[in-house]
Amino acid sequence: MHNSQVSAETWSIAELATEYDVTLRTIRFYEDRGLLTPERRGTARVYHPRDKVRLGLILRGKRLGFSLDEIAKIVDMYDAEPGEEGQLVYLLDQITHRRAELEQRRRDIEETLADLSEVEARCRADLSALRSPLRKP
Amino acid sequence: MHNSQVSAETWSIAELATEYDVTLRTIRFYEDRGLLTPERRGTARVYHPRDKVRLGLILRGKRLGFSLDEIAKIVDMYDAEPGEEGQLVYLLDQITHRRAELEQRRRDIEETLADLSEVEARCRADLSALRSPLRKP
DNA sequence: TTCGCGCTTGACGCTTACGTAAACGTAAAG
DNA sequence: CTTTACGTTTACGTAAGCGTCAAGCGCGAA
Repeated sequence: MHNSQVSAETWSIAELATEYDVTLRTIRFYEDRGLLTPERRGTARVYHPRDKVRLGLILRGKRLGFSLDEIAKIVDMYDAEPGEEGQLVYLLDQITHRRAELEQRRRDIEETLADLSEVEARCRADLSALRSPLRKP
Repeated sequence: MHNSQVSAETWSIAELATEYDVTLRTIRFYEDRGLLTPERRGTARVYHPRDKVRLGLILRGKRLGFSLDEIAKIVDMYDAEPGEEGQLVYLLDQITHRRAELEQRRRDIEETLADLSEVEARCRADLSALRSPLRKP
């Protein structure tokens, strides 16, 4: 092994890329958009647990179909400092919004899954009709 | 009213746009990509129930974060003709794929909703701490 | 006939989310 | 010293998904 002693705490860009199956370009792009802020050791990027968690959240957001701008807002909610009352109220408002969106998506998924089951059933029926000896109508 | 007698069966582009809250441009764009194929009465587009259903499916697919190309494949599954055995097997395979994707998304949503609840709780706690008479630590 | 309304077809523009070189630094290994 | 591995920035390219004119057609009302 070539870095077994401190690697429990930090990662290189390539390590993160491998682990999450994204390209280096992608990770750097997220940094460009302010979604990640790794430490710099010289010119190289060093990622801490916080960064790793954020990358995970970003990718989950992507799978959910959110834009990077939206993801930025969501992810920033996670490690927001307590802040003042106005901030907190705003945050709660955002949470309500996101929840509504997500619940709409969940409904969409349920419906689509149901539809798929229907199509599948039709499909299997057609198949067995094809395979069993045909009788003309 | 100006077309109250046959409108139960067909719609104009504007009617569909209003009903689904999309622009005319969007609907025409979907046609361009082969996702919709309305009848033509002269030069005007006339949408039948089938088209309307497809538009609904397209928009649901979009909310789920699928690309138009993917949506095209999915939607075409719905009204695929029985077809030959190879086709049917392919279709069943696609269904398996989509189902896996959707179930991953559903898990993502569940996790995110759980996370949101956590953040919300923290938020409310901070708020009530701010509002109740402060005691210094 | 002329008006306006709704619809049509281009065609160019824009943003998002990266891909894809090009060209260079740095550090360990052979 | 040279190679190899791994990293860096800069910058142009591109596919998707429309927005936004521009210019024109058809049709019923005035």
